Amino acid sequence: MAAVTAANTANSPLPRRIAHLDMDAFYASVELLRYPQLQGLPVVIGGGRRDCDQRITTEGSGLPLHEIPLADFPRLQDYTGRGVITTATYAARAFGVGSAMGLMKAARLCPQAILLPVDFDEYRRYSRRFKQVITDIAPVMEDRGVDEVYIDFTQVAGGQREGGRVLARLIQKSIFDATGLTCSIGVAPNKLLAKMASEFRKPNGISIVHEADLQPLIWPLACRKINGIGPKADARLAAHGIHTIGELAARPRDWLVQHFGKATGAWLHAAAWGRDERPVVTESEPVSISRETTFERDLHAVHDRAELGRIFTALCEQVAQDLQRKGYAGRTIGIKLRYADFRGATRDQTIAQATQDAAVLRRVAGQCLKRVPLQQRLRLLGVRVASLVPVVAGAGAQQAPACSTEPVQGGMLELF
DNA sequence: TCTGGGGTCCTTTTCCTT
DNA sequence: TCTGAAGGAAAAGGACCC
Repeated sequence: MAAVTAANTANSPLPRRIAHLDMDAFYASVELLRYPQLQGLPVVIGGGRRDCDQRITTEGSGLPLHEIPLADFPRLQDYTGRGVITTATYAARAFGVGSAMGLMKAARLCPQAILLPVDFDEYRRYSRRFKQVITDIAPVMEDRGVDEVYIDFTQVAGGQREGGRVLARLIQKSIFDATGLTCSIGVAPNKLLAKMASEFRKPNGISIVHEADLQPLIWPLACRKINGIGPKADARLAAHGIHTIGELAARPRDWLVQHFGKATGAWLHAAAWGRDERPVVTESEPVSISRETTFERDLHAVHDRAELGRIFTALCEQVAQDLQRKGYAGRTIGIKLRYADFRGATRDQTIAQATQDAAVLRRVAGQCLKRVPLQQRLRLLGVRVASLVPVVAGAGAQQAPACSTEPVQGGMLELF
């Protein structure tokens, strides 16, 4: 998201106190509120496709959700098809089942686990509720996804008391009273340290970090704990014998720049020394809007042309609807695909006038598709629109005139 | 029987213009 | 007219995050 406004407290006479709040096992906790009878049982949430798309329903039985008998819940062992686990309860994790694991593998490890479909609408409802609670207390809040936020405590009444602990406690209690959900909060001089601090005590914990805590609390941690260092960067650092943040801090800035590039090297050095001036950004505009789907089985551009065409058209229509609903049009239209062997490719093309029209997206995305090798079977196809501009409601998006008469359906044959 | 979907941001490459 | 350098925009890929 591109920042449009920022609450900058750099010139404040008060010391900066930034909180990072992370909801505890968010999806699983929301599901357990709905189905308290699953408390303590191995439950995985995931799939999101076909077999497990059917939400447990009370239709027919007339029972309230919390009285649905355990025998009526689908089990992992009954699942067939593709999909991964989005999250798992602690009881399920005890079997070695975890996020991002394939459902088939998970079924072998814990066949009796209950499988629930992902219900993003419900999680978003809870997300709005807990964020409303926060902004009622501390208005400078940055949205970092469905279950995470940064909050600038600096100017909030009580935000400086006990380094932020008093306000953190108030927010934690208010969220629990309003939603029944717990969260963990870290408060520190900046976002980088606050994010790490929120991991210290989970679940339902509060951690306060000051600048003086850098050496004893932060430096012993693995580099991977820095938000932005993933598996690749971690491996590169390890190759140089750098495993902890302290070891990273010990390397001269110039050495890091020399080995990791100007921007990354400087950032690594600053991060290791706990320096981060990024403001808490309260509003932002999307950079891109996309839709993608993994097929039930791998599809071939020639043999499965009709099916692929239907999916492709549907993706363009979904993106167009998303654009219209959110009030954006875009100039850069692209496709993404993943081959059966999991290699990927992207192509995009920028057009003269921003559009939110499905037929235009379909035509330009189709041209992108022509530029990519299609001998191998595909497992995923996606459509993306970037270079977004806001569209005033009612004004209508600018559309390429040449395409407005082109039917959305039926153009597939020429694509392959 | 591995490996989702929706994003952001950064780096490198390529292409076009001056 | 040709060539090369420089710079910017677009394209492609990849890392990372939730």
